[in-house]
Amino acid sequence: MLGRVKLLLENQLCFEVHATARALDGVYRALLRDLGLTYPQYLAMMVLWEREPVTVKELGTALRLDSGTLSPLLKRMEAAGLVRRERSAADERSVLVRLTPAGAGLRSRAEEVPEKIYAATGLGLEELVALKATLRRMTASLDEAVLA
Amino acid sequence: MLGRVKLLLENQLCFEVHATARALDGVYRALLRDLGLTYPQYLAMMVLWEREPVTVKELGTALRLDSGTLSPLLKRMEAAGLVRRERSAADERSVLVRLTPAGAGLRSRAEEVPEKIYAATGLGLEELVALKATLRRMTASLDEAVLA
DNA sequence: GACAACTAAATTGTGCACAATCTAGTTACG
DNA sequence: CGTAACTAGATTGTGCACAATTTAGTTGTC
Repeated sequence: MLGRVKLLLENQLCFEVHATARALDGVYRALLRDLGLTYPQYLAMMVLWEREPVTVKELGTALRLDSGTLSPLLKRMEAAGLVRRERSAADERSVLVRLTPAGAGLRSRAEEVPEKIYAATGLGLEELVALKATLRRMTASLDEAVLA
Repeated sequence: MLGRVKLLLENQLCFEVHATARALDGVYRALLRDLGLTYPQYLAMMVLWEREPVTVKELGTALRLDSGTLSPLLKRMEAAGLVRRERSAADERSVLVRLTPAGAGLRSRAEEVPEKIYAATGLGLEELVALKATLRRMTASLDEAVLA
């Protein structure tokens, strides 16, 4: 029956999403090793290379991560000399994250990463656009479902 | 230029894949709480409900996880009374994982999960099929890339 | 039969990810 | 004002995920 077909497909999809996420992680891991960055750290750096300073809250919104993940992550990045953190003078609850010169300098070395990732996916531009759109729609739907 | 367009799209895709994976995780987390299972544990149970016993190695192949992840995961599941583990008599290097009656009994309660997930994705059947195919192709390409 | 090469799990150490809780600072309302 | 409600981060505890190493068992070759 149709029901059973649906369920099998759903299961395979979920395996597939996780397999893809881990495969992507593996490629990033290999590419970022030389830079001394993990994939989540690289994502954080991409936000910082774009605009700076950002609060932990803003970073969390951009990356969909909470302080329980970001606090230790940023501490490791601070220990590595990539960023520094300071309380906002305007609102002492907030912590502003800034790049150090070393962190800013890493940008040029990281510039080749996206193209390599793009090549590794083996997808064409239109496929990438379509995939992104589908995932975005699905994510929005999943977010809605988890609230209800 | 085209190059820059590619890079932006690649970046957005990577954020998107991670956002999707976490959103999916969130829905599973909510659905599986009553069953006392995490999402990875649920995936392991799905394999076991299908065929049993399986070795840790076979489970790792099916789930794309290594013993460093599976050993503690299976210990927690054993502590929860869902599975038991025993050395294979035929090959003493292997550990066979079997369901306990409690673990087997959980299946009926878990049967409604896939349909709820399917509904939560908000995707139609054809979309799901297409998405799965794209992800599978991309994952294979990524796996290939990480070796080179 | 002995020894090298291989395989399966487990272990150790590092780094996410999130729930729950805590502290400190801010805002709103009476 | 002054206190209640809210917000930002940090902390604690649990559970993946993987690299690297270790231990135990198996297989292949001479």
